[in-house]
Amino acid sequence: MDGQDDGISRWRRVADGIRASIMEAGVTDRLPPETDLAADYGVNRHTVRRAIAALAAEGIVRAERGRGTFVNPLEPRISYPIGTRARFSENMMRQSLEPSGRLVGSQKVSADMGMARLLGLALGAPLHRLDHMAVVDGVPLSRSTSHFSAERFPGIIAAYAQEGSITQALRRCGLADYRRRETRLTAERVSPGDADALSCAGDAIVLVTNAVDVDLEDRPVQAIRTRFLADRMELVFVNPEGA
Amino acid sequence: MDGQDDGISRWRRVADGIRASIMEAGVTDRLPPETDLAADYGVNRHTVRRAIAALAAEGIVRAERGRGTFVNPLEPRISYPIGTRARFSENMMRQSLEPSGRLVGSQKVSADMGMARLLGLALGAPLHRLDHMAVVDGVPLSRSTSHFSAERFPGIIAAYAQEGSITQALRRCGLADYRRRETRLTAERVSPGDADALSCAGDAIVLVTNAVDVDLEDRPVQAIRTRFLADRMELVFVNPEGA
DNA sequence: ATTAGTTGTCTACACAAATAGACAAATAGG
DNA sequence: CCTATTTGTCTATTTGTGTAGACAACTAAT
Repeated sequence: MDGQDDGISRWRRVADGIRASIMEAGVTDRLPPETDLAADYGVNRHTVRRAIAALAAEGIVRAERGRGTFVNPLEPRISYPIGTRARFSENMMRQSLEPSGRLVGSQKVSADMGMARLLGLALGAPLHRLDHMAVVDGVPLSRSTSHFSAERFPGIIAAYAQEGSITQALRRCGLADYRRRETRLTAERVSPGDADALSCAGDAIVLVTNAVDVDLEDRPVQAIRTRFLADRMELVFVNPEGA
Repeated sequence: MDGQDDGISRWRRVADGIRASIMEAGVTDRLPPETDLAADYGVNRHTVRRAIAALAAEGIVRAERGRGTFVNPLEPRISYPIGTRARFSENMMRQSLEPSGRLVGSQKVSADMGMARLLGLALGAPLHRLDHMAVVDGVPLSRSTSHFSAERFPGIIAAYAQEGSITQALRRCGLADYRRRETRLTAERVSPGDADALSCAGDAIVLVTNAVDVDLEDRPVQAIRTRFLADRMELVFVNPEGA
């Protein structure tokens, strides 16, 4: 197709480029005319048109015949604080957003080496695997997979299904409070299954957090892997004032 | 091309899928035969072959005629702690890695609204913009763009060019110590310019951190936006034991 | 040596992507 | 009203992607 053949069509690259200039460089009101964009990106005008059509379908721009192509006012990313207290519901409500958790699936599994180490259990220990999903104001934000000791939290699945919140479900299982010990962060392309559940594009990007929550005696409670849609989220880590 | 037309070719999606099964599901030694993969992904064998060729070019797998296709031993992601002390060089050396910073470019600019707010300066205040790049053991890891007050740190560009470290450059400008106040995190596709500088694929994913460093009197020192290559990095946030 | 299973290479064809050019339709400014 | 600019639509052509089938080359086990 071009010099570099990375399997991404030209119009998609142009669309990504224009999107980037809108997001980063902050192109606010109007895009350059199609002929100019075509010259900039070194492609045919029709290719630019297709790119713009894709962006219009995303709701990012709007083309008006005879006038030009304009950038729609974009909604800011939702902020999600990571730190000691990682409580989805509370954090969302603080931003006057309506959170809701949804059970997607559950399974009884046994601990492999990684899980056993993370949760401080024996190899092969029985676990509850809980797949859930976070929706804010009707918009899917993230998919998570939690692992709990089945011996310590036998009723966790049912409790979550009713409460729609990990914090509340753990409280019903007798755990008053917990804190986050560690969060590891990276980013990937969304998996096909997650793309389906989150109703996003198949090539969307997710922020992946692998974390461990512990009780007040520092015993592991859950290992949780969450995939946040990067274009709808922003993770924030704030250091305390006088540290 | 397929049901959903997102401008990503089929072999690229298959390649991404196989890469994901290697990374996540942990397919260690051998891939299923091409005919099986073709059936799994619902594509022709030739399409799978092209996907495998791309993965082979990335160095992830290696095909051997008559035997099969095998997964190459993969190097683990480099861990980068985010927290109060965000010092690239020190953090890398703690993992016995050889860090080095490189000046990519610099510019005198004036503060727009966002920068003025972040740095606590007046609108239009003179700034030094410093574009740099972090390389560890010869592998490019990240690109950063820093903004400093030109009045407070007039010699920062030259100092960085010589030292190759922000911490050292600030010390030469009379700042003994600083800390990170806030880190905001998201993820995007790499920009064409960064892809070129980091010598990575054009469709790679970067972890983006927007952060503000402050001196010991909590006055802003630099606003820094860093793009980490997600497949070479992992950001880690650890909470202190007794918090 | 034979056989089954696997990757490598070739040809051919259908279809999508990208280019090229021309012109219509709407807008804005003099 | 006229003109320049800009988006929308049409046709045609070339190049790339994916599918299909066949066969060669190599490996490992029987």
